[in-house]
Amino acid sequence: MATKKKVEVDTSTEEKIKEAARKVFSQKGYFGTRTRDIADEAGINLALVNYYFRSKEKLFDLVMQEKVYQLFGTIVPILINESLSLGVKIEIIADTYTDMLIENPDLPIMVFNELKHNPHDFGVKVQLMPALLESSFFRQIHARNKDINPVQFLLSIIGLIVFPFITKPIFTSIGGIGKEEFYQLMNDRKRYIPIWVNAILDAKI
Amino acid sequence: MATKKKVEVDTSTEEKIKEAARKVFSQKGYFGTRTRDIADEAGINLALVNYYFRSKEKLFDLVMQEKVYQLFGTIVPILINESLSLGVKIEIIADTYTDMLIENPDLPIMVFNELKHNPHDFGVKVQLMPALLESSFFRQIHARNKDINPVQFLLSIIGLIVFPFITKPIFTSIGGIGKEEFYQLMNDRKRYIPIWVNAILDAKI
DNA sequence: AATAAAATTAAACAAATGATTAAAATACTT
DNA sequence: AAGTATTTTAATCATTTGTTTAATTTTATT
Repeated sequence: MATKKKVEVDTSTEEKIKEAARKVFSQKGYFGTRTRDIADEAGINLALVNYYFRSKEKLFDLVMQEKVYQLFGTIVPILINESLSLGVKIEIIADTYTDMLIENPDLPIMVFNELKHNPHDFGVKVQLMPALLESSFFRQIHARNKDINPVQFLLSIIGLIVFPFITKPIFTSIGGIGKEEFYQLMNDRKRYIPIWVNAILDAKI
Repeated sequence: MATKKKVEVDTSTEEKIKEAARKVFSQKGYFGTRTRDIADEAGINLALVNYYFRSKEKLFDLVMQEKVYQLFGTIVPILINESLSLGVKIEIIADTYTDMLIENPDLPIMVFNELKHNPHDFGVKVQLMPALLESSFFRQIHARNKDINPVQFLLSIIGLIVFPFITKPIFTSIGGIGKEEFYQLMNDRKRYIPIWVNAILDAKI
């Protein structure tokens, strides 16, 4: 227990570049980002980007892999959890996912946009769909309401949580609503979403 | 009535460039698009892009203005319509908006993404928010359920419709679901959404 | 048909950009 | 301390890219 804790932030050049890349790629996208932007943001020499990561594309793939995991890896484990009830899952997802998105508001746009342009699949293919289709989540939905397509329902709950963050630019930079106000709206939403989602689940089709 | 109909497609060079720009900018975004891509797609000489539109940016702004109008201009008139009931508005929006998105699946990602990066506001500012805040739609929601924040509700209904299209790349290129299957899902959704939205409206908070 | 205006083309330019190189500085090993 | 490997730097390269230019072709006007 006397061992030095590993909690110190990694200040290595490699990590500085990665951190800068996360920020700049998220803000400007792959094509909107110049390697010089990353170097400047990291406060290091331009050549070090290629020295540590070979190419802009390799670095991007690395960051993207992280982002994809951040966006999907958070919910999937909850959905496929065998011991949580459907109601609890909905509560947890609405709560933790909203919190994560408040911390990373431009994560969804970034991932969905780059996922569309880029030919790489960032490992989403193998993990995602098969795991979900046979998940307890899908079984729970079917048990609760046989008339609802689990895919449709999943789109709905995730959409209710994520979509507002995709529209954020409209609120903040364009609409008269500031950042604080927006995050307040999102915080309120955490409480409403489980109610709405349950209303959807119980709606007679 | 004998007058030649004005329905012929505009085959002018200017229009060919605009059409190509619509396509390429939508697919690859502003920074991912090279003027040469547009020229090639239009089948015209590179210099003509600048000849007709001065600069890549001017052309993009033009296209973007259209896209923004296509994305928002379709719903706003319905929402602020004074003679339609709330129920009818919901039906119409779910139906026509889904149809429009099936025709233009990558419109939402394109607009939200570029709206975030670009400093221009494409005229969204002036028209959108003020018109909505005092719209009959907001009044109708309040009349139906005093406990629901109209902004939250608007985010929900639009999110339920639009969000799936933002996730489309996951379904098609990554998930095992093909285009036909996806559009079938979206078509089904048109019927469900009014039901779900009404369930949300009637949910006790 | 002659002339002016508009449209189109091929070539080129300047700036930007991803990447590399070779030298210098720093850290590590023995 | 000497020698080796690693890291960092400044400069440079080769392409790419948005834009311009000047010449040519096409269209419109008189």
